[in-house]
Amino acid sequence: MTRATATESAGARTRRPSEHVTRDLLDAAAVEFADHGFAGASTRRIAERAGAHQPQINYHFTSKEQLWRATVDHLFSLMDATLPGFDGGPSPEAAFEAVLRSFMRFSAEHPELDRIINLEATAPSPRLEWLVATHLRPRFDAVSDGWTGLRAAGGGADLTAAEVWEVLTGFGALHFANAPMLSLLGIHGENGRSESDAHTERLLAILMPAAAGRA
Amino acid sequence: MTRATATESAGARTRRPSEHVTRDLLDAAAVEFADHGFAGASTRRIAERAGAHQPQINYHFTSKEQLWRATVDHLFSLMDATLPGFDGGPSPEAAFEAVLRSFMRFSAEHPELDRIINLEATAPSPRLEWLVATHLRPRFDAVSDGWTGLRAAGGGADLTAAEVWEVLTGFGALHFANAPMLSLLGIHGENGRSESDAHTERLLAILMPAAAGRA
DNA sequence: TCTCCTTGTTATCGATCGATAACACAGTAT
DNA sequence: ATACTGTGTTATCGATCGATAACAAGGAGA
Repeated sequence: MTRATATESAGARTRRPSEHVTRDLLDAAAVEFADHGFAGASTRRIAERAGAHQPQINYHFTSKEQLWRATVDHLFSLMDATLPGFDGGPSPEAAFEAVLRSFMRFSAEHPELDRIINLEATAPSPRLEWLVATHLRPRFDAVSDGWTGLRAAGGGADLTAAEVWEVLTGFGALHFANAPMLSLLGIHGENGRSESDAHTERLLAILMPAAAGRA
Repeated sequence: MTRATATESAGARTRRPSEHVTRDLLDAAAVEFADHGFAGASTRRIAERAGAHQPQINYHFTSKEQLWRATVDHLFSLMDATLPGFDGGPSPEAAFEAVLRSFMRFSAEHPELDRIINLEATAPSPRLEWLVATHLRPRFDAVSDGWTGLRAAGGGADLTAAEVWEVLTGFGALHFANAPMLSLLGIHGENGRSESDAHTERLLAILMPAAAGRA
């Protein structure tokens, strides 16, 4: 078999640390789950992409389902590492704006997370319940609190917190998650920083007209 | 096996017309493809839901792939049967507004179409290319023409046609497509007409502030 | 009634799936 | 050097997949 990074013909005398294997499997799983959904993704393809063998998935993650949850956990932890809180900054408006910009940057760099979420969002399932209860619910509540605080301070467009959430995910993040389709339509061009920033400005123009184009 | 509508214990002496079978298969396929995606959908479950046998799918549609395309064609034809054109009505603004309201009503009644589209949108595939070239491209062009005409007449929000498309699909239709997830978040309540109309008003408030709450 | 075409029904094929057993090997401690 | 533990590797299991062959049955026209 072909291992991703190990020395090829020499026979790979040394062994990768376990955490490297699990990390490579998580990265590979993110792409495969994002591309084909849970049912459509194949553990053999995931292992191949990670330069590992298929049974190693069960060894390190016990099951395909657990691998999926670990993948979602991993992607959310990556996001949390870059997202500021809603309570920082000189004003509630500046704090909310900072979160928005940071969220959009992450969504552009890691479209796999929003893809995985949207692929699960259309049908009830234990996975969807876990996803909402574990990750989406607390983040939705945080956005709601941040938005109501912002609105109380006189900032933000005339939208409810739920509508802000839907604009954020449906207009903001979906722009990157659905890039393959939007690209075929000629909407989404190259994946550079300018493309990402331009869409972020349009999102801000809808949610926070006063803040658009300020950064 | 259990047939959907035929008389049960009597043994179904009569045979369903062929077009009824294909129609039932299309309706069943729409739900299954929308719930599990192309790869995750099973022809056996589709047949069972339609009260038919699995080989009948290949008989009437030759392959799973052709069934998928026929399902998309069918859903789009249902939509076209209710959508007015962009050139009717007393003004370009009234025409665009009528299209928006009609589109939202269809998306609420047939969330399967937007679900199928979104499930294909995240990864390149021959199906996605066919979907864009056959159905999305002409509709996107029509929306673009309608919007630029509306903007030229001084109506509509300060958004490009591409952004209008993304708001329409990502904020408007996705509200119904992702209803299972939004319901778990407490955003999407019952599926009644009032829920649909309320969201339509919020969409109009974003795209056409002057027209919001007018109908 | 007999014929013929369409469609329903059953059985089954090869491929692929996730999971596990059995074994080989690497690395460390003794 | 030996033993032990953790991990890679191979082989394979039962289940399910889409597709097809073979046959039965319905239904219209003669």
